[in-house]
Amino acid sequence: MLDPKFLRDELAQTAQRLAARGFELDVDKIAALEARRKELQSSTQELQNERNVRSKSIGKAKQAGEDIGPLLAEVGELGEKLDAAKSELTELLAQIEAITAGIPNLPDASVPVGKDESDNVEVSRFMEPTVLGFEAKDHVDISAGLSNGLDFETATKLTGSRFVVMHSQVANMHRALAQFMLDTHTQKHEYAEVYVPYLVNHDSLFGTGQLPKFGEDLFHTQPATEEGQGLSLIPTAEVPLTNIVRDSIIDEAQLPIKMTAHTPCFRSEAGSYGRDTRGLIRQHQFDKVELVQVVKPEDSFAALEDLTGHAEVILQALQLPYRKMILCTGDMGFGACKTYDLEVWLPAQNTYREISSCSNMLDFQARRMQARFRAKGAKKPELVHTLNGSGLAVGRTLVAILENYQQADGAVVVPEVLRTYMNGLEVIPAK
RNA sequence: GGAGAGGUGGGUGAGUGGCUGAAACCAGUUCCCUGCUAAGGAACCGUACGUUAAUUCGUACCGAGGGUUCGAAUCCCUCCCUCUCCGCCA
Repeated sequence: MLDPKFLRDELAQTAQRLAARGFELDVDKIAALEARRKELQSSTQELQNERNVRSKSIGKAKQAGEDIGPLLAEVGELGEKLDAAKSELTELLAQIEAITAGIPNLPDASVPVGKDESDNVEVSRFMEPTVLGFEAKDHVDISAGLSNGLDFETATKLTGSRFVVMHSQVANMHRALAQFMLDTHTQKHEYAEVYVPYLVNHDSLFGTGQLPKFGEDLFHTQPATEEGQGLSLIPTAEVPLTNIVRDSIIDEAQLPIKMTAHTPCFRSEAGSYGRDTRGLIRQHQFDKVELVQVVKPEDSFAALEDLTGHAEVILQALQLPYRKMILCTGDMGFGACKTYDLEVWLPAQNTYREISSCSNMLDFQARRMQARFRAKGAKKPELVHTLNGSGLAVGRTLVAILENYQQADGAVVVPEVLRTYMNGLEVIPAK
């Protein structure tokens, strides 16, 4: 959520900056609603003031033993007027809220202006694309050449499309990856390991920005109704991790808070029919190790560089070629003001694919969550800044290893850093 | 799932219809005193919105949402959550 004051005072400027990311702000409507709100709010408050004053005088008169009959008559119609004003105001506020809750974050000035993916700008590269010396197979075919591995058929029987069952050494490697990532972040990058619920309530989803606009992308345990809202499966650990600080005032000394968690993520992938239908790239359920930082406002841009670097360390340790992209205004997520994507090289696709996305949300989520801190000596609590990034998507990392470490004979070499997590295994042999 | 108790400001915790935006204590801030690794005293000390020259004034908020009333933290209803005991269970 944007700062309502800023939105009001700098409406035109806000609209202009939002236009850069392809969001059209209805300036006239907002201005009109705001004007009416202001009017109604002050008139409602006046009415309430009047009621309070009179009610008080009734109390005093009663205590003094005076006749309160005339006073009561005077106050009579006040209630009706007040009720009318109140209900109109409530409705108006709901309208304004509905609009502001759907406005994305403002892009940072350093973000390149662009329309979509194709306008993202490469920042740096690690290693050259893998040269295999033979025709690259994709991870599905590689797995098929192992004695046991990815099993999409069984998953389809159990659940449906876009799910997977993994067997033996491939399942082991998948687990090893998550372990390795967590260990690296906790031991080398000073993140605290956290275990979180995989089902969250709507307040949490609103806090990080998935709701109200992107409910379609989630799996819900029950549809939301007027009176009750069911729980939803997390689309990323960003949701539970970031919401840990929701509705709280943090001691300045506790910042920055750095947390990491390994969770499954569930996405309905609505609107992506036909894309990446083969293999592990786009699943309804996938594992991810998430990094979240809660920092002081002045630290957030440095923290973004930091956090992105932490994700890069994993790719570097696994010796996987990748490039770092800065997303253009049109390709950024709803709550982000600046985002780096890390894209890993996939030989079979002969291209780079996203494996991590690291964003500075500024105070956008913090405002929705009312996550604040009190600076030493400061009177008012101040909104924190939140950041998150994948460190990394485990399934896609598995894909990258299978494809980049494949051998001519169909075997797959185990990256060195994973071997201690796999009982010393050096190669997954072909069948 | 059953029975009971409860949800109040950063924390603990008073408060059963008007004088309570809320006692007291702790934490915090500022000042005073004191020369020693400490103690004592005083004042201030919730959030949001609007308003103002102003920390001025107004309004709202005591889990959430409704209701009763001239007036609700306080009474009633619904929901959520926490605790204790019982049941069930990985």
